[in-house]
Amino acid sequence: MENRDIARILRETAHLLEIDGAFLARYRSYEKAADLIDSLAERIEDLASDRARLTALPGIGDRLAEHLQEILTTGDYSLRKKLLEKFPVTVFELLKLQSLGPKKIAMLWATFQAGTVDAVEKLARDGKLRDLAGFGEKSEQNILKAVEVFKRSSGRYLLSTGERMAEALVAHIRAAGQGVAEITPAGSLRRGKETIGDLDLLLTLAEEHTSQKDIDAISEHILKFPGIDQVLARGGNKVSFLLVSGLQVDVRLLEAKSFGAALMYFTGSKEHNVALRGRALKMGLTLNEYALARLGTERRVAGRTEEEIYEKLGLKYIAPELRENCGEIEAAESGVLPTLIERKDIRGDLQMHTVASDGRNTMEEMAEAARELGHSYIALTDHTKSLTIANGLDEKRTLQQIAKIRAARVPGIRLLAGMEVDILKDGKLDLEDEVLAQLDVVVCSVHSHMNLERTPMTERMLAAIENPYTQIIAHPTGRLLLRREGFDYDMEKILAACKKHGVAMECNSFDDRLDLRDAHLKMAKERGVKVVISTDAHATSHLPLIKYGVTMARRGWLEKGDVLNTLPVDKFLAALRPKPAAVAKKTRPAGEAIAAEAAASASAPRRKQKG
DNA sequence: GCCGTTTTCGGCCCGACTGTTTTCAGTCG
Repeated sequence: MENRDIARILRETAHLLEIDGAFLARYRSYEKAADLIDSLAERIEDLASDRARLTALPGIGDRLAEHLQEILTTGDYSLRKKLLEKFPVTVFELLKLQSLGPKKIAMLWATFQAGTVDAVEKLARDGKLRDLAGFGEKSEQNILKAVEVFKRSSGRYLLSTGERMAEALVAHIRAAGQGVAEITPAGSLRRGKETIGDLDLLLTLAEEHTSQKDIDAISEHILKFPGIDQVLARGGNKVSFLLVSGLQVDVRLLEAKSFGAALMYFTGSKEHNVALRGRALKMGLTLNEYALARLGTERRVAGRTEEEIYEKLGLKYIAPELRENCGEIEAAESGVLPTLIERKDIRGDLQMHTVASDGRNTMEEMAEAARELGHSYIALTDHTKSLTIANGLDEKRTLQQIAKIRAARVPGIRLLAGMEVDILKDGKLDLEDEVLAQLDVVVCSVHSHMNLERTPMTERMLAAIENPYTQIIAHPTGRLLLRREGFDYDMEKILAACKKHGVAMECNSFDDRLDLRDAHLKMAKERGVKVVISTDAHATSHLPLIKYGVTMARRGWLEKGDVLNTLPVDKFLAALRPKPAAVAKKTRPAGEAIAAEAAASASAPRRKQKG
């Protein structure tokens, strides 16, 4: 059992307890345990036999250790089961509705036995909710709006969810033995789309293992995958099933000679395929999931690999991330496809949090983990004071943090002093200029007043970009995938301002943000705005998420040269927007002592660092 | 439910906004 599965069970318990009216601290302890387990590098399953090691974890006491051991042996545990006798599992869906929280959900259940989105929607439509204490006509309208958002986004899954599931399935199918020749995910997962609707896996059998008996055996093996909820189809070409999560999986059995054609067909996009088939027809060819062939004679021209099909169509190979029929075929024809950025091009990570604000690890732990990933520099960017919930830093603490970063010594990696500075409602930044001037990297982002109208939101962002200290705008649209739309503002104006002032846009790699999105990244590139790919990690275990940022950047047609953190650290710092020198020299009277201390630490002898 | 003491129990990241009330509960981040 994986940590995230355990975390999910604990988080669900916390929700149920909350709905059940448990006091805050009790359900918070389950949430905290879930957060901890989610961010843990080591597997709970490996610790479980040792009770002392479990209870040594912060936030895990005797009771939770007991729960964990029960979960690991039975897959569930009594507390959650008991709560699920009181409430239907569907209440978790209701929690996803904006404006509905545990208290109101409890009331809906107690009053109407309404525990599903559909039931609540009907009550709102019929005007039955307005008479409940704490509800009114406006609440009904808000609920209906939330239901609409919910229905639009349900049935889709984060790219990371799809990838994890695909990896598990591939490993399971490979374990079937030597009969399996190739097994590859296709579909929107292979194209790196931010969310996926279902999972397509393509499978070929080794030549000596293609009898009906072999096919039956592999199908049987596939259906032993744990977590299958319902088998939808099982034939000679395809095995389809639903996972417990609701995700549909199609495994397609193919002949090796058709693997390339099928991979292309099932990778899509549909629009890309349609355009390719049209192109084939004009060349006297026909393209389907089995082969590229001569029109009429059906003589095969290509099919074993994607590369040979593109070649026979007179095209350079098109990376899956670009296959959206958004100009990639024309570019492949004229040989001007971008050389897409790759994970190995990334040399640093420019947004992460530490225990100073709401991160779970120290700066040294983050640095060591980043170095293990191959980074040669990182910026430590904790939150600023207006984000009180995250224990944001004020000017004084920021100066102390800068001094601490400059004094830190982690061999093989350079630590840059940064902050994720809040952009306030009026576009002002959440730290004094004198303090901003001392940072190596000023990352700015919005965490409040997210529902401003388009005009004031645009003005706010423009004000932030015009601030001479702003260097990077982080998670620029604030969207949360499957949960919250991005801010409403004029992206054209914002990008124009970024270009004018030399401000870089972040491509946030966190799997439920992926912000900027692919289309906006392409816009940024076309307008000459530089991009920084960062994780926004709140724990060392989040640092590998950088790969999703790279995937998004590839979907945005970005090349190495478009992304600042592909540069070595000195060139990276030189490429950032220069901060005003005049103010940087000033010392703020109030913070003088600390500033002096910070300066002293900065000039102290340091171990030679790679960079 | 966990933690750290005050070693037997009290405190637990908290402020803003919304829609409901007419002073506040619930939701959100």
